Amino acid sequence: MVRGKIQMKRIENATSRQVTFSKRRSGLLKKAFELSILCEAEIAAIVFSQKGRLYEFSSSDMQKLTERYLNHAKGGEFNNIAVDQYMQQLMRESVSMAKKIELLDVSQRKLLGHGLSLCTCEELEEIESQLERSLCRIRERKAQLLMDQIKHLKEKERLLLEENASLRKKLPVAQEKEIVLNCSQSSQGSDIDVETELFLGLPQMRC
Amino acid sequence: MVRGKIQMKRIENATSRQVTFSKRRSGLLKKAFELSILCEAEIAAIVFSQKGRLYEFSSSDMQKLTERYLNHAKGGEFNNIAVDQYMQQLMRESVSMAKKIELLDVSQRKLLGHGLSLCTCEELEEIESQLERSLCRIRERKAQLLMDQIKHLKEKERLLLEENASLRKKLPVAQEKEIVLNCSQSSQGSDIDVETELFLGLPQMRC
DNA sequence: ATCTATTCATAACG
DNA sequence: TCGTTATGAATAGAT
Repeated sequence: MVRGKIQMKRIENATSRQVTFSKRRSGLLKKAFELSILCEAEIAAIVFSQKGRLYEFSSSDMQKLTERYLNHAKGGEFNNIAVDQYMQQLMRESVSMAKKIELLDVSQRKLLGHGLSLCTCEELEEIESQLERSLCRIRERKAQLLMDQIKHLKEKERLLLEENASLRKKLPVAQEKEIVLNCSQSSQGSDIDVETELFLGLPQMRC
Repeated sequence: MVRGKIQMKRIENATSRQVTFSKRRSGLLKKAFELSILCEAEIAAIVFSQKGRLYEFSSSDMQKLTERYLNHAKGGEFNNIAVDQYMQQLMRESVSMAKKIELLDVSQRKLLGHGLSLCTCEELEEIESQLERSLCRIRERKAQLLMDQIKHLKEKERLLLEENASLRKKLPVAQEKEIVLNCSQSSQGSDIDVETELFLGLPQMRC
């Protein structure tokens, strides 16, 4: 097959399919336009690309044309029905969401300890135990976070100590004594906080 | 103008307009068909002749296609502007309610102690103190309810005692002694539980 | 996007 | 409506 003729089946190559789509689409819409002019026909052409983009031509109002088509093809006015159904759907969803919000709001208020005046004693007990369970979870999680933090800090400490040790080894012997002294001084401010000072007075006053 | 090219305007000669309509119409529908096959596009073409006859092509269900078209084009033009605005209003409300539900859901989950893994330590503290406040309120309310119940029972008791007293007065003197005995026996099971028995052993074991 | 070689569509006519 | 044919239009493939 030389340049020109192609088989009438889906073009497999995505790029050439896209190119062909673009060319033939404009050709189609142009033909539709020409036909509507030359022969005074009413024409609608609707094209959705694979990706869902819309291209259209209509010789007059598209709505009117599709309505006319549907009237011609069937008995009734499908458009209005479709819009109506869509709207009713929206309204149903609206109502159900409003209900859901109401429920969530009430239960939220109860969990926050408001609006309890209508609760029975049993309900109160139920909420109480739920809150206790929640507190447990919260505290567990908090403890977990703190433990993680501690673990992280300890790891950091270990690394720093190792680094210090290796640095100290690399130093000339002459300076070693001085450095060791500095090191032990600086460690007083760190989280290895050992009591090393003498202090007179009440413990609270010390800081 | 030799054979071929024509001006792009209404063909005045009715016969040749009819001929051209017939030819070009089939050409248009064919092109629509080819485009739908080659590029997997969804295409609808509707042609009304001057005399009102309908010719059409659609790559799939025409109703679905026109519906899709109407949904797609809903950015602008519904016949009924009021309906359109109302629908848009509904949709806005829908979106905002959905957001509200989302927020409530998240906060609810946190209050129930779920989905905590994304909370910072500060957030956890915040929730914890909120839960503690809630528990306080719940317990206050529970205490209140219990107190009310107790008050109510005491009142009932008082009324019954009064009634008993007045009934006793109305009785003939002959039966009085017996009745008084019955009365004092039955009162042993009531909530005025006075120590009247001798008991040997540890207090806890008594019941 | 722009350029051709080809195929396709169709105007005019029978 | 159908067939034929000369011609212009559309477009596949390449750049």
